[in-house]
Formats: sequence, structure tokens, C-alpha cells
Amino acid sequence: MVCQYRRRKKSSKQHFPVDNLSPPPTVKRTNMYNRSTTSLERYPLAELPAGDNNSAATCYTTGLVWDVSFLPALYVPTSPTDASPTPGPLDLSSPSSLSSSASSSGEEDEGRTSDPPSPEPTDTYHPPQRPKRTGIKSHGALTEDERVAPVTAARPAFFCKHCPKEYTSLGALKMHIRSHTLPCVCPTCGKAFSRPWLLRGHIRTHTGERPFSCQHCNRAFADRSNLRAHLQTHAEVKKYQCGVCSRTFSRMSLLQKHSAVSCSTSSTA
DNA sequence: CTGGGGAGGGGGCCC
DNA sequence: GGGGCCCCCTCCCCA
Repeated sequence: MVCQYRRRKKSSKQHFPVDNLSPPPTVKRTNMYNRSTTSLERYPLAELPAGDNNSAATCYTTGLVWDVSFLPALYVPTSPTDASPTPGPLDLSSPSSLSSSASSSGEEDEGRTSDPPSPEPTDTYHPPQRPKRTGIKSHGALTEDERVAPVTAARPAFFCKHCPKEYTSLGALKMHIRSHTLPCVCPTCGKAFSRPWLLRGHIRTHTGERPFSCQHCNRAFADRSNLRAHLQTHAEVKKYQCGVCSRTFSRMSLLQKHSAVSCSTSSTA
């Protein structure tokens, strides 16, 4: 018995919610580590130059330069030509760590699952490009999943060996590594998840449980986020607003489509 | 084409 | 430090 799941791929979060009703996530998530780039990517569209949405995206991307600007403090170019997909930091401490089964020997999955049916992440993931670093000297006694770059006294960097992501705390890195090792396995269909609550939510798809109901229409949902999205349909003013025509949408994707089609000409003119 | 639901993922916060 | 939960987000599919 195989659960039929649609193939999903996570793309980079590069959209810009226009949240007129609540502070942008960047306000809420203030102090932690890796959210910075993502938060920057969520720069509200309405705050971007309204005359050129495409350029706005470009400008926004350019805005990442701000984020990148502090990276030299963290990154050490392992070589002047370190643009190759081969991640330098991974080579520093354990050249064979990549070839070894990191997920099976990592700190997370061992003993957590009997036999995760999901393919070994390290077998399939090919790190695209490790950002260049400054100050990487040596790695301490971490698991082979974890690499640390003692770059600055204030901000040590831990980064995942499975992907280019980096963290300033080991706990955050370990949390992230779970997304690679997927220690939580559905007993019904065998699908693996990174966190128990994700698994619980998935199990609801089997049981049909819908604990989250809309107070307006009594429609029930298995996922709170979906209920929240649904509540947007009841709202007169939706969460995402077009910076050009001020029309609001319940979903960012709808706003994007709208901006690309309806307001594209006016926004680019 | 638009709007909405379903499912899933990631990071942050709190305990 | 870890677990649980939350919020936000994305993608796919369908009406």
C-alpha cells in the first residue's frame, strides 16, 4: 500500500508577501540565525518600487547583497576559484564524509526509526554551491553532519554537510539536519518526515481527522495553516495586496499571478 | 484564468 | 539541548 503523494519540490522562498494587516515576519522573527536571508526575501512587495515589479524583484535580489555583505566575516574562500560545486568546508575535516552514509551515521536518525523507507539524502543530494567563507580554520569534535567555521568570535558558523545552509547554533543545525535524515516515518504508508508534528499532520490524511474548523462556515481542516488560509477567503481585505492597484488576495500565488498578468503592464510602465 | 483546498517543509519561540 | 507547537510559506491539484 503506497500513499500517493504529489511530487513537491521546495523552491527558494523568493516571494514577497504584502501584509497590510500584520507586521511582516521579519518584525516577528528578530533575533535568530538563518532566517535573515529568508526574511529579506520576504520583503513586502508594497514597499518595493511600484513602478517596476520585475525590477523590484531584481532590486530585491540585489538587496540580498546586504545580507551577503556580512558573509565575508563568516566565509573564507577555500580557494580563489572556489565556485565549483564541491563544498570546500566539507573537504576540510572529513573528505570521506560525503561518501559515507551520513544520514545513517548522523546524530538524528540512528535509533529513531527502524528503517526509513526514504532514500538516503546523501545519496541523492548534490550540494549546489557552498558559499565562500572567510575564517574557516578547523572543525571541532562534531558529528560528520556538522561542520563549524570558527570565523569570528561573535558568530561561529555551523553548516550542514548535506546542503549549503549555515547556522550560528548547533541546535539549529541539528534541527535542520532532520530535514535530511527524516526520522519520523508514517506507520501507514512509510513516508518519512523531519518532525513528529509533521508526521502527525500527515497521519490525519489517513484518519481523516480535521481538528481545525472555520468559525464562519464550519468547514474543517486537518491543518491549521490551511484553516488560516481558508479564513482569508472570509476576509474582506485579503492578506496580500497588489502594490499597483491595491487589490488584495488571499494567497501570495494569486497576487503573483495578478501582478504578472493584470498589473504587469502598469507595473512595468 | 482565478480562487481555494490539501499536503508538506522550514525556521522561530516557548517550555 | 530537545521537543512541541506555531507561523509562514510553497507547490500541486481541482472546481
